[in-house]
Amino acid sequence: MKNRVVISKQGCMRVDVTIFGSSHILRNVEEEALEQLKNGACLPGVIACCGLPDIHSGYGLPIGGVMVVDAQTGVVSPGAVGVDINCGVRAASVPLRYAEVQPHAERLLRKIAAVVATGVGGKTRSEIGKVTNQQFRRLVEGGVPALMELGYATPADVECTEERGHLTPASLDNVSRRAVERGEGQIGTLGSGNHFLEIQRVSEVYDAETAKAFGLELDGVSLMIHCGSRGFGEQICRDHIQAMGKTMERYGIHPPSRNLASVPISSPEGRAYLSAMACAANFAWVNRQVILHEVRGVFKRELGVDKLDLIYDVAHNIAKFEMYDSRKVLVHRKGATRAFPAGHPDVPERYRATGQPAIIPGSMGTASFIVVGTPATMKETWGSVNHGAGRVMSRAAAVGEPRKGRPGLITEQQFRESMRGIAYMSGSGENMLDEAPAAYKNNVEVVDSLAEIGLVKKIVKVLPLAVLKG
DNA sequence: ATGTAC
Repeated sequence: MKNRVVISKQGCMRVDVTIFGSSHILRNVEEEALEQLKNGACLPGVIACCGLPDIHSGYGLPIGGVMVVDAQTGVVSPGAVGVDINCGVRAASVPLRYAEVQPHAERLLRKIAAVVATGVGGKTRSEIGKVTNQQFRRLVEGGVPALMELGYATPADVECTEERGHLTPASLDNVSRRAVERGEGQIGTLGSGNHFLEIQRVSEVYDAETAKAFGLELDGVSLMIHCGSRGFGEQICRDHIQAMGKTMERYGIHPPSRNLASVPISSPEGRAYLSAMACAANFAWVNRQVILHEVRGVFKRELGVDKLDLIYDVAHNIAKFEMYDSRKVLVHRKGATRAFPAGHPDVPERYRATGQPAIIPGSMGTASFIVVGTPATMKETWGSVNHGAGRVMSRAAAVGEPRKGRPGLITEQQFRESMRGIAYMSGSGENMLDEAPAAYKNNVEVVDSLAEIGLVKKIVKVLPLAVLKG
């Protein structure tokens, strides 16, 4: 079969595993990522496990992995969601032409960096950072609708966010004090690693009608924000993996890797994780919404533009209950983006005829895509597409390990050349070599490997004008 | 991803 490989059941695997990608991508899949995917196929109640073309090794399940379990008989696994719960991307349209924004790219970038904190441990610069304990609880339990009451979101923002920016049942009672302490000052912060905020030029339109429905046209301008739940989500993930590690044997669950700690979905520990995960998911949606709110302020002050419409906000590290042929399942998406096609009842009204916009960012300096899923996407990948380009080398390999006298594979010069013509800034002051385009796969090849077999329909390609890195 | 090692 074109652009996919099937690994038949073996050992403890309960289902076959499929990995999607061009033959070039498939030839280069890391052994470790493959093992991790096969481990996912061993968990109780699993009914499908697949890898997307951005697959690379992660903690527990690989990044670019989808693990589907039966909602009645299956388990929930924090390692199959990821450390950064509801890491995700939102895209907005800017009502200006590329030529009108380009001369201001540097200045916009500086102004945005002044209001959006970046880097590990970054603390909020938004007024929202001063929320009381009670308001924090309301925000993480209520998500973007609760944030709307504070004036940081519009009804359209709510409508254009996956799950309307509000996952249930979210109770802070299932969240440790430590997680709250870490999260309190981090609403409206970008974080680090591959997180970014980017102003982009629409460089190619594949489907003008759908692009128009998304508020985009050739040589128009878009904005993308990629970040997650910061220390709050990380702490929640760790807390619950630890709790599950102690109790999963009681349920007779012995995952092939401790990093895939899991418990029955309906067990007290499973319900507690899903509730805490919902808090982290809501935190991340609120986080991205606050950042968009702050960026709207910058565009208003600097260019007199006050209408940056949210196109859509997708989660790419999350577990969700969904229906497939009247069967209720829990879909773990780790570095995988939901891409429900036209007609799906969970797609907001305004996108019911086009399909939900799915956002696939590239590495810094390279193309990102907005795509839609198809009926085949529902059947083959459980409504999922890749979440980005995917790494081709570890951060350590890119930067090198001076202590061991090992040089990095990416040079400063190579990095600068790959960023020519793009305004960029690192919030954390790092050299960003580990984020260089050459440390990632070619996003065009990655997306095309799904497009060629009808699992995505490309709508637009965008190129960076200005990038704020975490 | 991450107060970059509980």
